[in-house]
Amino acid sequence: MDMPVYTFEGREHAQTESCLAAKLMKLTHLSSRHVKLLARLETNAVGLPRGHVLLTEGQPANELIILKSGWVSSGKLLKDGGSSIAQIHHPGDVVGFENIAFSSVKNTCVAEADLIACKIRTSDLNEVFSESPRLAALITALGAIEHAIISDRVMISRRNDGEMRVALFLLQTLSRLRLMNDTAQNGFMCPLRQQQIGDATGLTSVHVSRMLKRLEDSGFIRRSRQFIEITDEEGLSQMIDYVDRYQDLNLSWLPED
Amino acid sequence: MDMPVYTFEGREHAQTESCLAAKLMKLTHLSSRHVKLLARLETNAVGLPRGHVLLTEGQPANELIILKSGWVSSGKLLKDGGSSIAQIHHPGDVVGFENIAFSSVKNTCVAEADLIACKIRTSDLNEVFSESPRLAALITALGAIEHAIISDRVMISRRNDGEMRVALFLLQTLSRLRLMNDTAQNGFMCPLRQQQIGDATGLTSVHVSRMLKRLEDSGFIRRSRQFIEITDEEGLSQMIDYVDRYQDLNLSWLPED
DNA sequence: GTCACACTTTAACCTAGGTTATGGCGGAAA
DNA sequence: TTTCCGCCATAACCTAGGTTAAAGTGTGAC
Repeated sequence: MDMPVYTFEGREHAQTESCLAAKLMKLTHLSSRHVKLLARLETNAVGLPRGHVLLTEGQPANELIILKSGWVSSGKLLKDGGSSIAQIHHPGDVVGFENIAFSSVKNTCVAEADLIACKIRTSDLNEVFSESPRLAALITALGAIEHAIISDRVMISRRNDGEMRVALFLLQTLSRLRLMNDTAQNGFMCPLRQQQIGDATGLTSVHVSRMLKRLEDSGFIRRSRQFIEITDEEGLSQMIDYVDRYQDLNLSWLPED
Repeated sequence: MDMPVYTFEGREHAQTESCLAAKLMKLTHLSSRHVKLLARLETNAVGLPRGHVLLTEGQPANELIILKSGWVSSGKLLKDGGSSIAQIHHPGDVVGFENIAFSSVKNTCVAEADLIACKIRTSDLNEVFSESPRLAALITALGAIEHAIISDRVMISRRNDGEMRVALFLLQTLSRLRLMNDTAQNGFMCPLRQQQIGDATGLTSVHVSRMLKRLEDSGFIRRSRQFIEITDEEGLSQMIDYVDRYQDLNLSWLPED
């Protein structure tokens, strides 16, 4: 509420007309008409500081947010004071997309790092759906990918196994960041505190600390400051039977238009 | 593989031209043209016995299944012999929908009760998307609802509290079944064994037994044979802050066509 | 009817992870 | 430079839930 909201005026992002289009183009071919349709959604980018609440559970759901840079958590504030994170959003994601079906916001979304984002009205999606079956189908497919990712999370949380949960968190994060960031990186700056990683994995911050140490001691990862490097991605993936959902896609069935 | 597959010839379901249409019409208005479009998907209904594997993880993903009656689990067989269930499907659901984005099947889907279902090709969805923006948007919205439901599950699995997990399982199941079954029922026949409920909640069958007993002793539920009656839905909902995601929908933004 | 089998309940025991607390470290502000 | 404060690490202890096993209970086949 009292958080400073400063209008974005950075120059370096100006040429990236649409971050969403950029992401979708990683998945399939889009015509310039498609890109224009999407670009219309992303005007009025604003910068917001870490801690800013973008969407509050229960509020009327009339806007979505396209994230251009930074990380956003989507989850719930619990009555015991803690919180629980359903999902972390990265650049190119449509934050609050699940709300399109609802009249009120389902998850509170918080900036976990300084970020740049565009608010759009839910109704703006209308145009996209009406004017392009291909984009409509593609957005649906994107939802399916998200579904697969979150269901992997559900299944790994089966038994109490913190090491696996943290490992999955790291690998999923790496996969998502790689999608938009071609540089074959094997690590990332993680703006999340261990408390947040805990909220996202269903563990306490204390146990996250234990598990990260264990993963480091086993040679799977290395840490320095906020940077987490996955040094044995192969081994880590094997440990939890991880599959990168952004591989193995098949979008050939998308209608043309 | 060697499971008997008998062609469906029941008469009582014949008039229900499309189970998916029936479900979607619970959510919003559809024209007869829409219904016809959807009905085309549901020909060749077959009956399948409990235990039948409808989709196997890793297989080429070229078909979806519209469930007309019965329950289907969607999950993984783990190498330790156990299994983990991401989601349970009920009549009207599109089983394997998440696969539309992928070239291979992501979750193994198993009949948890004798059922009636229609297999359709992924490519058949093409037509629907191309011919009706409204249906395209509606199907996307349905995906969003599923997303909200599964993310509730993720968040409740946060800390170790089996009672809440089982409570959520029961309430979510009730909500879903109610959608298609107007009779304001407060219970359901549950074809799942406690083992499966455990696979779906991340608990052992032993602990599911303990939790069900605890819920019964507390007066929240009553059980007889396979029937589970929720006797204090209000109280149970309050305990876990449950919100029925099928309420509070807003689909007014859907494009007409 | 009774046998077999598959599921549930219960109990005893053990371990992963939660809880609480304390100390260390590093960056931002003065 | 020093102080403060938020974050991380570590340890001691405790509880929820896993494990194993054995004893009910119901159901379907013969």
